[in-house]
Amino acid sequence: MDTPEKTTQIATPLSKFEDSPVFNYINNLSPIKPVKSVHVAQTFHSLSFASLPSIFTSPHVSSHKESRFVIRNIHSDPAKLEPLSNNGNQVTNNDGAIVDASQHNSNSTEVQENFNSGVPVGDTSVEALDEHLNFAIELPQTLKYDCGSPDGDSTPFCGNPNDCEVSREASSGEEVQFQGTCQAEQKKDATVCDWDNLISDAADLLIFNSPMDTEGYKGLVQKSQDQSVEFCASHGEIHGVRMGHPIVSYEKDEIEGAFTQPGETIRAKEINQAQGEYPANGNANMILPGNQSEKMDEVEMSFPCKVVSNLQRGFRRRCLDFEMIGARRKNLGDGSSTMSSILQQPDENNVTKDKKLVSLRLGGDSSRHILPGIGLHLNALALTSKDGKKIKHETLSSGISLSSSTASFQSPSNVNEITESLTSAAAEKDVNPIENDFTLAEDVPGESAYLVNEELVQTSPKKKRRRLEGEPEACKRCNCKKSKCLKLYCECFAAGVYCIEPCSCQDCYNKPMHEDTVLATRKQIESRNPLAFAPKVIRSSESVPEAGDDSSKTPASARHKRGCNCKKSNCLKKYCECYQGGVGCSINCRCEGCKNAFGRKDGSVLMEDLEAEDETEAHENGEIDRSSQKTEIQNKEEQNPNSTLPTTPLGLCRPLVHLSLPSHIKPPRSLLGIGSSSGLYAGQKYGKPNIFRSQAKFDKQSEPLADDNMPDILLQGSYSPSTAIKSSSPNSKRISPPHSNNLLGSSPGRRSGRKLILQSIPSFPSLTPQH
DNA sequence: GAGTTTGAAACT
DNA sequence: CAGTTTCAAACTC
Repeated sequence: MDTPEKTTQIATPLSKFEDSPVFNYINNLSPIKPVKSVHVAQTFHSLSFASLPSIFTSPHVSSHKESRFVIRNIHSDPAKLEPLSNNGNQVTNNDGAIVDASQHNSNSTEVQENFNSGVPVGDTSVEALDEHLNFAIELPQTLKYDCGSPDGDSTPFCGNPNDCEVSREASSGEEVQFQGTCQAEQKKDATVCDWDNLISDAADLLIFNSPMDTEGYKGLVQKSQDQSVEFCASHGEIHGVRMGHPIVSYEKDEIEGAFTQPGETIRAKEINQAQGEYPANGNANMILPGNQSEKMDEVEMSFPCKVVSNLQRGFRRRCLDFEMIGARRKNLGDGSSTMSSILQQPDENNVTKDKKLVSLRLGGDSSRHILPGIGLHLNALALTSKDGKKIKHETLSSGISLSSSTASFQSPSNVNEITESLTSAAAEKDVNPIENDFTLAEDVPGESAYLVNEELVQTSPKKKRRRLEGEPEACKRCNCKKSKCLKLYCECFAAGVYCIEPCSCQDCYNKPMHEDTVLATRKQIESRNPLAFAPKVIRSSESVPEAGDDSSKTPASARHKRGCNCKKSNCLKKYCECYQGGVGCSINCRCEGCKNAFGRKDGSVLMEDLEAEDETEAHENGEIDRSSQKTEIQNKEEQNPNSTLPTTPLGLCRPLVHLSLPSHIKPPRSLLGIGSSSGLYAGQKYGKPNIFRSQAKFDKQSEPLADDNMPDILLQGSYSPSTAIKSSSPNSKRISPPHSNNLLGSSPGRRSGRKLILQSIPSFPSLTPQH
């Protein structure tokens, strides 16, 4: 139902990307074609809590960074490929890589290889059933993703011994990546890494819901989403898979080339074989050309699905279908997803499917329903939280709750471990909106995952808003009284999710019961504004450039879609959508007296307190002292001991939000966990990437801005896409806005900003090949 | 919890 | 497209 809308929404963003050379490049690379896109889409939705908005925007996400994802997708594709295989030639045409995978195992598409590379060779995966193989593959990737500390054991994730092995190996692979040496063989290390990875992954998941994320940090996000989906499909087994997804995506993003090693190729082949075995999946193959990342997810998902019973498959497909629809549409239009395709109205069939999906899902939970399109995530999450395990099975299709789902599937012990790992990861990494969730999980070790989700969902009305602030969007609850929750005033509706019990809305029509009405209303709104349901905060192409660097991080440029129009809040309160989204104001903003801590309209970032005061004056006078803004931020950051990342609000890194935001100022929802805004995610995303990648890589242009602490953050921010964006870092603003020039002149950041943009695009393509 | 403020969304 | 109204979140008390 919604899916069509999503597609449209997504499409628009995608179109941009599509136009970009990078996008084209990715498309070419990815074997996955739009065919299965649906599955993927769902996964994304389900996974991303915050992402909901992102979901809408997802198209953006997919855009650049997708290349890596694409790889993954390829990887996954094989599993799903059946359909692809069927399509065979067509696929190849669109995506050479994919085709290879499906048709030519030996060839094991290049892309796939890349995916697999991360994994220590299909070792375990190969041994395992084809399905297992698929999972194994994914797992390794996931592990790779976060090379972080190997605290956790991969085992918990693994539903099957085989999987566990795989995950371990995969973890090793991750370590390798981080270390720079690809020694997949180190299983022990891998285990450690696995935990870290898991954690990171979890964090990522939490953080990145939006498709957008997938690109940059997308990997993370996608992983999360994918994971959720996977879990839904398969229970215990899936765990490993999920983790794998995130990792995989990560690898793609950051490591991409690194892992493409012989082993990888093998896996790809294996995968292909497996696919052949599981032709039933066929449908799963849907991969949106536009969203390669999604494709990746789908593919991965498909694997689990295969493993799972046919019924499960059905669920997955349904889930996927939502997004898939968009993909299909894209496919229909062209092999490549284009705006037009997205914009195209959803096929009735698709729509019906979506509806069906919804209804099915709903059957599981009466309370929450996910709108077909965008909002699936939230609802799904909610469902999972409440119903807990039950929901999982039923809602699995939705793939909603990441943690929860995982927990349910996994053994209790595993769950705890996972949750812990996640939490730890979140803490370490920066924080994503998700962190909150993780923390909750920590509180309840046993059922952490469920609890976490539940908490988010179930919070009392009072908590609602607070949660919203700190919590992921999934927690959203509206309080509409006159809009019937059928207007964008309604956060739930705007997020593409049905209202749920916690909502205090009156005369609410945003419920499954009124699905038709909801859909019709959405269409109307979209007709007026195709991007109405798109994420308000979108990553700019800027992130792309970074991708070239290979750091997933890049980000940078998250911006509010339309910009704010603040008059009195100085963009320092949540009234400001930019601030709420954790992104700096941009040229598009028409705000007055902008003091957005994440980045002023002028482009100035926080310089320093000293200047800030003066700036405030100056700002009032002239409006802008970029430096002054920066100073504010910095001050805040400084205040936070933790704030290693003082600068960026988004927090590039962990401390992100909190740190970035002034003590007195609460971090915007998005920052906290909402992932809805892509920007936030980006920031979070970056966080990991940042960590991984040496900030130093990039020029320290930003340094001047940062003080002692700031420099790090700034550096990260400037370098990392996310940071750059949120963090007021000069770079981000500089880049995007024309004002940047001034800034540039003043601060070193400008280079980074511009470079990022320019580099990103070109680099992107290069990256895949390079690694 | 009630009331106010704010700015986006919707309307004209 | 601009101005106004409506709306609900964010905020304050």
